[in-house]
Amino acid sequence: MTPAQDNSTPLTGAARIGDVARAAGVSTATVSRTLTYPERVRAETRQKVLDAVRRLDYTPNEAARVLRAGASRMILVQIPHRFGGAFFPGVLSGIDEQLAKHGYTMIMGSLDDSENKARRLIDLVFAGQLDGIILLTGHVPAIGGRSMLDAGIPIVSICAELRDRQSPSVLLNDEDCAVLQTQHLLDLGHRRLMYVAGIPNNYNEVHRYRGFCKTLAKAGLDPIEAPRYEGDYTLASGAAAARAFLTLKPRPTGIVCCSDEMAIGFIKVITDVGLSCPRDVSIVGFDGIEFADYCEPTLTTIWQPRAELGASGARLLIDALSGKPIAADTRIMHRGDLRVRASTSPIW
Amino acid sequence: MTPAQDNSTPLTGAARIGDVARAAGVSTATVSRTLTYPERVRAETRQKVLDAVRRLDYTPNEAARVLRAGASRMILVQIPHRFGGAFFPGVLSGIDEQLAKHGYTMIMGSLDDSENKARRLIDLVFAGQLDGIILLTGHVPAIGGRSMLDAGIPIVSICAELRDRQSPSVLLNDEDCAVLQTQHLLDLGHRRLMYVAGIPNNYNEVHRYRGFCKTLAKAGLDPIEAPRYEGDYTLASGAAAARAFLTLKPRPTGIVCCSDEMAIGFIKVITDVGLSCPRDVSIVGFDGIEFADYCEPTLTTIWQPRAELGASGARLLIDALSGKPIAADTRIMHRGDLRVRASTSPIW
DNA sequence: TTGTAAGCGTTATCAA
DNA sequence: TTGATAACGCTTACAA
Repeated sequence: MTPAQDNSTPLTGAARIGDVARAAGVSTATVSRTLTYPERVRAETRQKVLDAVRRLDYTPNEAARVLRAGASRMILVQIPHRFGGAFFPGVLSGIDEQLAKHGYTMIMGSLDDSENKARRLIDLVFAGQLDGIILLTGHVPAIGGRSMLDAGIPIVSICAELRDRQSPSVLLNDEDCAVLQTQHLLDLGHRRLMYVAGIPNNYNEVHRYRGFCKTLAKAGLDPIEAPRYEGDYTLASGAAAARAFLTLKPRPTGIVCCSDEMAIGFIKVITDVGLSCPRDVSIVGFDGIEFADYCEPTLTTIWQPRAELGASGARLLIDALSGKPIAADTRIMHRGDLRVRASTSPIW
Repeated sequence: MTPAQDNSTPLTGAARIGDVARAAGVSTATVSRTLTYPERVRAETRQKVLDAVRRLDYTPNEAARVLRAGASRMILVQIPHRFGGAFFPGVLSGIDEQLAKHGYTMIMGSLDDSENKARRLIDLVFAGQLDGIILLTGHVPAIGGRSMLDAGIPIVSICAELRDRQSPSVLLNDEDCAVLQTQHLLDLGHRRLMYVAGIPNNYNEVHRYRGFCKTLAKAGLDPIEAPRYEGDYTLASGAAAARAFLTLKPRPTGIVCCSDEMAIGFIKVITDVGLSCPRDVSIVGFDGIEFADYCEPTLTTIWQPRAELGASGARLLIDALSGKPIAADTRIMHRGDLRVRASTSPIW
């Protein structure tokens, strides 16, 4: 008998539970118990097992565990294309941190919108390989009539609401935030406002536009007369909005944007043609991305608690997975703040 | 016998392979074959099976498949903290698109650096739940002496090289790119240059600084005399670099930055104190992020083929997983281009 | 071409 | 407290 008796490990690959059992002189059941419910095993036995585990560098096979336990501890996080943008990474960090803390792993969906990927993800969902879904978009993948929603696993939405169905959601008070944006410009004396929208029919979009219109109406202005440009949150669409703006007569003096990127793209274009922000045009962004503090001028914007939005969504899902009853109409609201910087000023 | 005979599906959850077999009047083996090797089954039988599959909405259980087949088709992509930045999402898109095309799913590591998460990921790797690893960072998670590198699954690095070990890598010609940056400033007549570094000892960093020094030396300038500020790629560290710059006498007139974010942060600070870019200082960035075209002034920078870098890395890994022999010293080089914009100009 | 049956590695039930 | 053993749902020799 050699001092170092590693011979119990088969040459082919990693140690299995049987190897550990043999090395520790116990049954596989005891090994499993030691690892899952240490308190149900006598301290002495436990020590033997743990020693063997360490000696053999044993890690339980996850597939077998999932198969037997019926839970994978994997969560799908479905994000829109806007991923490239500066907003979502913050939300994802919040989600990821919470999930990791509770032993879950995140799988990201929809970096692009390829059918391949959607199909694979739907398969994984129906294959029982995913325990839950977090949606950061109202658009839910469905192929051949099979929608992720029908897999019967818990779903939580963040910054979005499903169209046809209810699901617990974490939301920003978008409407109030748009009121803050709009009122800020009105307070500075602006009367001709323009609205640079995000993607139409988005949850965010609908609520923000409502806030914009409401605030104008309250000030005795007709929202219908306020020019509205349909952007898609990107720098490029903000630039396009600005080019549309330049053709308007008379030109608005205050711009409400649905993302910081659009605001920055907007500023770039008007600056290039010799206009000045905020001298000629005041602009309010939305999101509070880091660049907002580094562009010229710095951006007045609505700051969103990105990590918090993600974290509460993740916690909600984890609760649901732990069997806690979560009503489908649960709504957790977070608040955005107006942060006044240099891109807005009183009208001349 | 009712026309719609769904009774074969048990009340408890989803259909299993046995249900399909029963519904189609064949054995489970035939169902499995039909799904995996359709050509090995008689067309007529195949049709019966596929009909049953559709009728029962059957999706094979992934855990069972993984357990049996020994491959999960899941890939871990390990990214640095710099994730929040604008550079990585482009690389990730490239990776994700390729992986999806080949039926692989991406799991993202290290959004933050929590020990929880690292532990879970290392477990998954050793638990055989991950088929391969793509590293976008030289830093490989290891806890308690157990490193991901030792799990015996294929690893590919992108924009990085491992410290202690070789692995196939996809790289940018960083040194050449730094030469382009530096030479561009020299060509414009700048003689006092400053170098704003990324995180020290990074693969990128080492090569870029080498290119910087080499180019100065070739022009008869002493690299040692060029101020060097150690940043971390972020906007904030670019701003800090600028504050350091402001204390220098005489001040450099040309700045070589290792990221666009740092360049933009730098410009912000010097603009705020009344200096002008490029009139007083010329600045070259690195990465070619989208914001580089929207800041003021637009940024002269090195454009990196982000999606391509990701895609080749993914393809390399997929090849390795398909059993293709990939030498550990494989190096796939991509080229960055100098894109001249408005942040650099001839010295007065 | 199809069916039978033996695993894949774990966990949970039941008995000892 | 521990051990034997039957699942979990699928794939794949091997046999028919």
